[in-house]
Amino acid sequence: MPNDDDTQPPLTREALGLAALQVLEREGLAGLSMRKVATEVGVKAASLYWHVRNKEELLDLLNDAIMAGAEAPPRVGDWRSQLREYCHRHRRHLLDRRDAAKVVAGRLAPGPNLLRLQEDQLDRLREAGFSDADAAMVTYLLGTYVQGFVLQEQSPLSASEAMGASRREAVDAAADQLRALPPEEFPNLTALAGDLTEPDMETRFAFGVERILDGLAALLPAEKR
Amino acid sequence: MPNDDDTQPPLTREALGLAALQVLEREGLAGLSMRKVATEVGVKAASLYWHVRNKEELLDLLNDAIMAGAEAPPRVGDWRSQLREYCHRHRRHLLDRRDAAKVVAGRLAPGPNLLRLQEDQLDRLREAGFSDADAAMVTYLLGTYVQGFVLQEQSPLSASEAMGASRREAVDAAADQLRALPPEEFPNLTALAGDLTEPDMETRFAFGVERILDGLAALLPAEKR
DNA sequence: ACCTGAACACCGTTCAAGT
DNA sequence: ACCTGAACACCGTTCAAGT
Repeated sequence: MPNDDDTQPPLTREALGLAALQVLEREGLAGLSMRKVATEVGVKAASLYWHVRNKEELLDLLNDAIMAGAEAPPRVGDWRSQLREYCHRHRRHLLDRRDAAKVVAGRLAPGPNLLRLQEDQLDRLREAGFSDADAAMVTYLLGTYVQGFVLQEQSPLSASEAMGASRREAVDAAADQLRALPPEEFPNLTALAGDLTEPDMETRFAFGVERILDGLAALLPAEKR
Repeated sequence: MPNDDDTQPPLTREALGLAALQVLEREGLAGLSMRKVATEVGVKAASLYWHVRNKEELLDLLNDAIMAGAEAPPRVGDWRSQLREYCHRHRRHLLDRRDAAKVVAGRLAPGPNLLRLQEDQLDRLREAGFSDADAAMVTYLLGTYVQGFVLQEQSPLSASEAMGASRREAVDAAADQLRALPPEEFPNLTALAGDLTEPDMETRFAFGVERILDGLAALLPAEKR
């Protein structure tokens, strides 16, 4: 569909990112082609190469478009609860956008929208008493964890889930597969099949966040924990 | 090159995974096509569909082939040092195989080679005193962290690094970009530009591992930490 | 049981040519 | 300054046909 307005807004790089985001939402990352993004902005594929060196660069624009609208949590409570909220919001934000983690996780270069958040997070970390060096490492650690986690979360659990099966069915199937392993060779996997498959993603995510926060607390002098 | 031996070994699914791994090593994930894997095993592309439903399923085989040869650390020292070694080895293993994290990180279904490692890790976690539920969550957390981290590590830091620039140059460029931000709007990013860009990946990885291990220790009764 | 040729509907990218 | 048509060298996948 050549974009349904009559007047074309000027074709900025930012508009390209937005168009890519719409195609992503509609077709997923596998369906995101230069040709489709071009059609989305009412232009032919070859024209995109005037604005962008190649598809990689378009994905950089998409990367930033994905992070648009991400909001930092309110500045209330101790550093621990603020950081916790940060992680949960970041997860939610990615989770709400189809294939977002697949796009974002392979891209170190942060766009303006992510920079805004990092600036704010660094500020809170320093205020909480983390050293400059630690604060820098912490933002990297949290970003890596959230992106890595959602990347898993947004991938189909298995081939069976990729084709219509519900998450519940896929999880049960996974548990059965573990229980079917030879118990002499895999005593722990068979015994813990339930523990390994039951917890939902929300619980798993929170578990990781709390462990990391506990670990971070140990970096602070006792009275600031 | 139709594989250079005269006698074709029978074309098992495992052989397919191995062939895919060789193509991956040579051409990277972007260059891994059904046609090339087919040639690698001395067959035409269409023939692969006899052994495999689609490319997705071939990537599952590749996923397992990548994890082949991964070794658990020796069973010496306390749980902390054993788990630390686990993480560092897992990172090394992925890092040594081109684009390995990109393949592995989107695939929850573990192949036999990963199952072997998880079985062993669960055993050590339970022995260390973690509850069954915690042990299960911990293997998931550590796996997610390592995969997420290496995924970043194996991606080019920026477009400039993708084209020939060395890591050192790319890092310096990133630092300069941060320092060039308006300091009123980004006081922390500009001030911490050095701290954010200087640490090498080894250091960053270890930082995360140590924080997580500290966090895990808090799950254990005091005398087992 | 396993492989092939040929075809289909796509890709990303380049480039001369248009306005 | 920006866009296009046409082409190139690829893709994944299907399917009738071969052995």
